[in-house]
Amino acid sequence: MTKRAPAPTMADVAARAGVSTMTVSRALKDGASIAPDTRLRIMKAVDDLGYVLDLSAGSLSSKRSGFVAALIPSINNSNFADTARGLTDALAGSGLQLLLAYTDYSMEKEEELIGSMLRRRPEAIVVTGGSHTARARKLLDNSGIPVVETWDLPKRPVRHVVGFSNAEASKALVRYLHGKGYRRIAFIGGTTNRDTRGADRRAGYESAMAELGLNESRVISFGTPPISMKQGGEAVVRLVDEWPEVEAAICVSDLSAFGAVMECNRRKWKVPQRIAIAGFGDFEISSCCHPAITTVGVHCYDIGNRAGDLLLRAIEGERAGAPVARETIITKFEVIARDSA
Amino acid sequence: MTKRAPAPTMADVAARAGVSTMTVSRALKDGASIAPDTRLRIMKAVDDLGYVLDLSAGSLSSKRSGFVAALIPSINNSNFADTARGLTDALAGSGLQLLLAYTDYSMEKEEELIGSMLRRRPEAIVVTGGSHTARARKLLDNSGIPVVETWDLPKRPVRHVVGFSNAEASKALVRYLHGKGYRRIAFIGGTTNRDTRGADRRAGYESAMAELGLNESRVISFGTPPISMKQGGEAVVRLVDEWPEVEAAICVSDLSAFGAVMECNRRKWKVPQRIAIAGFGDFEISSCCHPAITTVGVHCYDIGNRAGDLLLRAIEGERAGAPVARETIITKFEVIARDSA
DNA sequence: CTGTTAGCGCATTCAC
DNA sequence: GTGAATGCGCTAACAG
Repeated sequence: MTKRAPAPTMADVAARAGVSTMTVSRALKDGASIAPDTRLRIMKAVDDLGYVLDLSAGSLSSKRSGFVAALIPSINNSNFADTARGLTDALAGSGLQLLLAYTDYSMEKEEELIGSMLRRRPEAIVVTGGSHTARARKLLDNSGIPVVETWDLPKRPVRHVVGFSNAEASKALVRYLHGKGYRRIAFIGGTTNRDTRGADRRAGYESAMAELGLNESRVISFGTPPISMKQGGEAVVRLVDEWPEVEAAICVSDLSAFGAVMECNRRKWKVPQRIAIAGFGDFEISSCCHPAITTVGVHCYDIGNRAGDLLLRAIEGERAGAPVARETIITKFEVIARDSA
Repeated sequence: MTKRAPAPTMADVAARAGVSTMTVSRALKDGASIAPDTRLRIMKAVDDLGYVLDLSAGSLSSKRSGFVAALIPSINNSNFADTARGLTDALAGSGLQLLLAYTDYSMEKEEELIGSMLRRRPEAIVVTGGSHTARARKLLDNSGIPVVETWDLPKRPVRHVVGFSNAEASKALVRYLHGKGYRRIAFIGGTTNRDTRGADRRAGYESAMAELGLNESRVISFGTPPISMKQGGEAVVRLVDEWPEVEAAICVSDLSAFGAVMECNRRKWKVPQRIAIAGFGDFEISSCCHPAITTVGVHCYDIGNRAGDLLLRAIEGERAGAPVARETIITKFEVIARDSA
């Protein structure tokens, strides 16, 4: 079994091209001034040797890792996937790599991931939500890099924020349903507060109900968040079973709303006549579903994209010795009226 | 504006604990033998200083980056998200970080990403599919690290493979529909071969049709792959318009199948009576939808998970100087009979 | 169980 | 436009 030759280094390229490593280093980035023929010789050597630049060595020396860390609750949720896409797009061309991980909606896992991410010396970090363990919070506070919290409006932000109030968005939806004449409005969500944004939406529902004088709130808690399509379907059945008088249901997300609508279709419960259903998030599924689902549009891609822009500016600021001020970007949401309510 | 103090290094911790950096280094990994009280002193120093290990420096020295690179076509497709999840889970506990990026179904972008990933010196790389640009192929061949191609059965694999034949899976579906009595079967997919797995599925459809003596194949090409739910809906309308005699339609993915089913519902075309619809991928949406969608189940999570296991073994093998042999793991698929066909 | 020495592969900084 | 010296922060390999 032949031992593989060690990968060529910059020194190998330099030797082959008859220049110093410094010249190779310069030739390999864009802005440098190199004699055209020198560069050509170097590029040929690079090609001959199959040389690939080693960024980890470079970043040790330059003290710039070229990483941005991002934590999202789940990679399987298209809302967060959109945010990740927005972030990636914002970072494209900046030379920054996204280091993505998912917390599985667990604050403990988030803490652990923040720790392991920080060991890679990211130049900025994006987290979802404003709830963190004490240690996670401390890690973020002490990280010395720009921190952006997203998808929420934390009362006491770590630093920068790009998000919206989930409670307000939920309230807007209750008011919308109220305006359409619905009074006996229920809320379908998960059994725990693990999904803090889900919990906020529920809280928003309850406070809106109270404000409207609709005092008997009906909450079905079903399954560990995030609740699935299937669980949404099961929940709506339980809802109608428990409170047959119910007129409308707000689901914690479009996924569960979809499950609920489909289960109603299956049981020939007319939506919205028998029961109106609304979701949250404006997933593609909601516009495409029949009946199309009334929901709250939140600008997932924008959240990621604007977080990316903000963090680019922040990194730039740090580097220039002029840190940007604490910033909170509030993204819009809107009730999207469709057929299910 | 105060200049932030530079982050503490291992030397700072060592000084504070009255030991050498080597001892600190040992205390910070698990398997090392350290006097319990020394370790305690070190941990206290770490805590006092808020020290965070710098892995990039470590990996330069140890020549182990702790990265595994993975490229998927899209982060917004739950099939690939599942694969990424399977990979992450397989890697959990190994100390390896997933470096995830998406190619947007473009071979050019894949090439570019392979290049930039390789600069981070990953210890293995996972790509989706077996079609790569010549340069990408060369980069993979010369990378010197384990390569796993997934979601496909390349004719000439780079090295390891975890996947299945999309064409065969598609053929199985055609045969299933044929067995149910359908003869005028159409295929709905994207307009280009950008999505190579989609193209394979179409090819499988055509060859199965020919084998069954159903010579007039009906193919609706609609939209740039990956085609959306909405486009699936539009395509089915065009299909019925063009070939009113059509009895069944196979959609390139469950997403488009779902769109098609919903559009049929909207138009009161009974599924499967007026037209049967089948998808591909077994997304959650298909089981939950009404009518539930007949599809081909492919084991997305498993693909990622087994690719992860394989690559862990391969990395281990390389390290031990005993590279594992070229391996091809064929994952299962199965037609899942539901109501839409 | 702990310390010493010697780099890892590059980019910074200063020369010229 | 190019080169030499130096060190980033850590760990491998040895020694004790």
